[in-house]
Amino acid sequence: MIIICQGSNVFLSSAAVTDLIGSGRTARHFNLSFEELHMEVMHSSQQDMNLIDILWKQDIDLGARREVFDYNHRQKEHELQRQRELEEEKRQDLLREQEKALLAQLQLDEETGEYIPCPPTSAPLQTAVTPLEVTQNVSFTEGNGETMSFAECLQLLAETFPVEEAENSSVCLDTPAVSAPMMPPEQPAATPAALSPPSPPHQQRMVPDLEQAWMELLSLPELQQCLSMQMEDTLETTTYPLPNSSDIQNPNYTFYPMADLTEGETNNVNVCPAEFMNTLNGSVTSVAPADTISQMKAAEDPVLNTNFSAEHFCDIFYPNAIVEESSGQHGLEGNEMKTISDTQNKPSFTPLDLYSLSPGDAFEKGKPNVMAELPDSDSGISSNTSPNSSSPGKSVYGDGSFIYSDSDMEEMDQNPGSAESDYSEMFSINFQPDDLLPAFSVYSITGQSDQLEKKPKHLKTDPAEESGHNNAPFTKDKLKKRSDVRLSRDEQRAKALKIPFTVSMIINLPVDDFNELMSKHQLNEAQLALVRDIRRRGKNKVAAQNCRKRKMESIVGLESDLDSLKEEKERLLDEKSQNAADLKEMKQQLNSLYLEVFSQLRDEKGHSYSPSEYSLQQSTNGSIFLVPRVKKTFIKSEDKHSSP
DNA sequence: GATCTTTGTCATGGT
DNA sequence: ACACCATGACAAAGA
Repeated sequence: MIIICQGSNVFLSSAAVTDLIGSGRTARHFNLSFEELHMEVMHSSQQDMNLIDILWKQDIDLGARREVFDYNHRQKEHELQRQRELEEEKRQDLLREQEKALLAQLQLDEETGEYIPCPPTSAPLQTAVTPLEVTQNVSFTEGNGETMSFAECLQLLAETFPVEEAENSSVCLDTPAVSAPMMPPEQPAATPAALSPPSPPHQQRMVPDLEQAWMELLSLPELQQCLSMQMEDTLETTTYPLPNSSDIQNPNYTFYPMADLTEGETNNVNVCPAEFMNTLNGSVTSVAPADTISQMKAAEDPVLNTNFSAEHFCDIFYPNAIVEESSGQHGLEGNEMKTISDTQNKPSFTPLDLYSLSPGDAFEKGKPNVMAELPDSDSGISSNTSPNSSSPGKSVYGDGSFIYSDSDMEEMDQNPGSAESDYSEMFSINFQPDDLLPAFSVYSITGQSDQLEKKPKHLKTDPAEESGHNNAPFTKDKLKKRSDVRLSRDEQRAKALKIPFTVSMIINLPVDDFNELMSKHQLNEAQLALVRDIRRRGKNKVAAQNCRKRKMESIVGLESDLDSLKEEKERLLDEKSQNAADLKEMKQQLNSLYLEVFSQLRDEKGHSYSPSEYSLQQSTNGSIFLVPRVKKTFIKSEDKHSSP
């Protein structure tokens, strides 16, 4: 109930009236005439309107769009959304039909219960497709006909393959030459699955087959090439090409494994296979026994050192899976977090490895030494010297020995021809700051789930986009440009001061982990100040976004309240007019009844009483008296004269 | 060029 | 005391 007090006046708001009505009482119970009630309702509505209008204006000042409050606008949006849902449904129906068609080409193996290809499978194209179809024999029959997410398919693949392998199913990928090199890098050199008892057998059998099926599934030439190269690597060295200690100690060595991704397909070789393997491991992990996982972690398997990147890679190809896992594996997150922080100080995983996940580093492979000091030089379009690197004034940022003030950055920002614009554009295309988060999401973070869920949609980078020549996607990202610029500023600052963590980490790590991270690295004053600034800004940015969101929701809520109040008012007005009509009718009936009673009254002589001279009055005990009107008016007039 | 919108940031107060 | 959050106010950039 809302009661608005103004001076000595007390107004019941419409809601208050609603409460009164809702409680079964009417205005008559409160000695309120309808007119009075109406006036108050009108008045209070006006009050509400004024208040809401003030709020409205405030929020319009703050950027709230008027159409947000427009009911018609929202209705249109709702219809659009429904249309989209219909389209999605149609699409899924189509997919289901395709699945049925696929199944029709398969034959049910009565022994294994698996679907195997029909006998005439001579066409090479068919054989290439067969493993995929076979591996999905379960997944296509499950899920109630719903199309399954890629992560679910993978999980089913993982669950399906060990059985097939154990039974020597004819449909399994019968390429030992493939299986051996496909072994995860953490396994002993060239150890066939049957010869490596210490490793989890589940994983050993599954991964190679999964991998190939996955390769078929994706049919990505890059991935295939990537895999084949890894096979060669593994056959030759039988070790995963992790950076060795000499590489790390080499100042020219770049700790940016992902950097190769942007430099052409062939460069994927250095990174893709291992992470691909880990990607598969990641999917296996989701179905592997928990103790297996813990054993893997406890053994400090080399793969742990690459899990970080691997998950990132996994995230690229399994955005949904990561989202699901991130929501469903909180128990693991803590372990991961500790694992990461533990591994940070290990020789094979220097702090710079973490930093390597920062977007700018993807372009720094060519000049690893210089880049850390030239935050703007990674254009992503050309490998030539960046505009910034040609600017002597900018190179001083790499000093790392002075305080990097905001004004410095503003100076940089205000130079339209400077590298900042290139930098921001580059970020729009390749350096989505959100791209950092998937990698980060592996070992964090609670409380930022909404942010994390938004990430995967930015992960699919068009090859044309990556080339930096496509303008269309860039225009799509224009809205994000500013945030990119801002993040890139922080990235630049962090880079300039050689801060060994990503901005995402700085912002999103829980305070304990953040402090632990800080304590593990010897940061100077400037670095500490910058890190805390970045964290404060990042958190405040999110807070501001939440605040605005809440404000909008509150405005929308108030608007709906207003709508319902208006409806209530309409209803009350209708009820009021109805009651007035009823009252009028009752009065007429009462009058006619009164006259009828009067007409039947007779005095001692049998004469009727005149209604103008007499009236009927009821006493408190229920008896009725016939009172002469003259006397009554006389008394009343006497009262009137005496009362003042 | 004026105006509006969006977004990031700072200051401040509350928890 | 400190970290975090919420929010008003302001500024910058884009539409």
